[in-house]
Amino acid sequence: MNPESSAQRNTKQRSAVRDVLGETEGFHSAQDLHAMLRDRGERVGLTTVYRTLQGLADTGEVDVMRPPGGEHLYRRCSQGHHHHLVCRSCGRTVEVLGPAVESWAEKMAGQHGFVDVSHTMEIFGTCPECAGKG
Amino acid sequence: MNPESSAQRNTKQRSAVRDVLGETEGFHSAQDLHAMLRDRGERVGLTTVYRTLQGLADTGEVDVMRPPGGEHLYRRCSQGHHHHLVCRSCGRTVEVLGPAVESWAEKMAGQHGFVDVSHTMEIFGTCPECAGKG
DNA sequence: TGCGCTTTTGACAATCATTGTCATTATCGA
DNA sequence: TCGATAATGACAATGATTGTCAAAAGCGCA
Repeated sequence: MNPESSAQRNTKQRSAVRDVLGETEGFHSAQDLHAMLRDRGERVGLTTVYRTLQGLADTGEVDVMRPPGGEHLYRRCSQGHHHHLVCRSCGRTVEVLGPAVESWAEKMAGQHGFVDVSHTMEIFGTCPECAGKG
Repeated sequence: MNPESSAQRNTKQRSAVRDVLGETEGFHSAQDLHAMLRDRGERVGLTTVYRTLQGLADTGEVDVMRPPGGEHLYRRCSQGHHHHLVCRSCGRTVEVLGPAVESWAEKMAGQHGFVDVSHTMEIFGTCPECAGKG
């Protein structure tokens, strides 16, 4: 009932999830992370992993990407708003900033009277490595 | 085996799906479209609707959007590349062109040596109507 | 126009990520 | 330390999408 309290408790499971995210590169699915945790000997339920990730996504601590493939992918990213350039072959990811895009989106929305604006954007391509091997 | 032949046959089911898409506004899920078709008296299987939509999406005849909600949404749009400004309350959609965004995405990808680049972008907000009612 | 090869269809089952449930457990403030 | 309450986790449920495969069209060709 008290929307301000947001009584987030510090549990070892939550820390565990945060840790794995901090120590891995690139995007991983919830199921991936769950497997990694089990490999580490951490005993965390899959349901908890999902909920923890949702929570972290809500607070902006992790980024979520929903690629055409299907599963949601999570990654610990720099805090500010940014976008991702993803290699569709090897999955390598580069964070890119696009102030121009941000303001463009805002302007477009504004022109049509839309408020409370957010946007999503992903760029897909083939990275130099993979293109070379191709 | 022959990638050029693309022997697309003209079936009444395919036309039916195309027709509904042509006569409705906004985005609709595959299940929506399936229901509409049944209401019209067209007898089209759900599986077929899915496959037809995929085909149309491949040829660029329809646009696909994958909102956080879950279902894929399909819409008959103008042919060229464009993006969507979607009201998250009523679903109203505005097509927006963003040459700046296109070139920005290309440039970013180029800077990192990525090739064969594509991107996705959606803008979400609350439209004037819904904001007024709020 | 009729024939046959091939694609397409469609009912149904299967898949699979994600969410709901709820009794048990752990956390945090007093 | 204690008690209220949020968090956990095993499991079931959900629900969209995809796979399957026999039956039914389309299309090219004679």
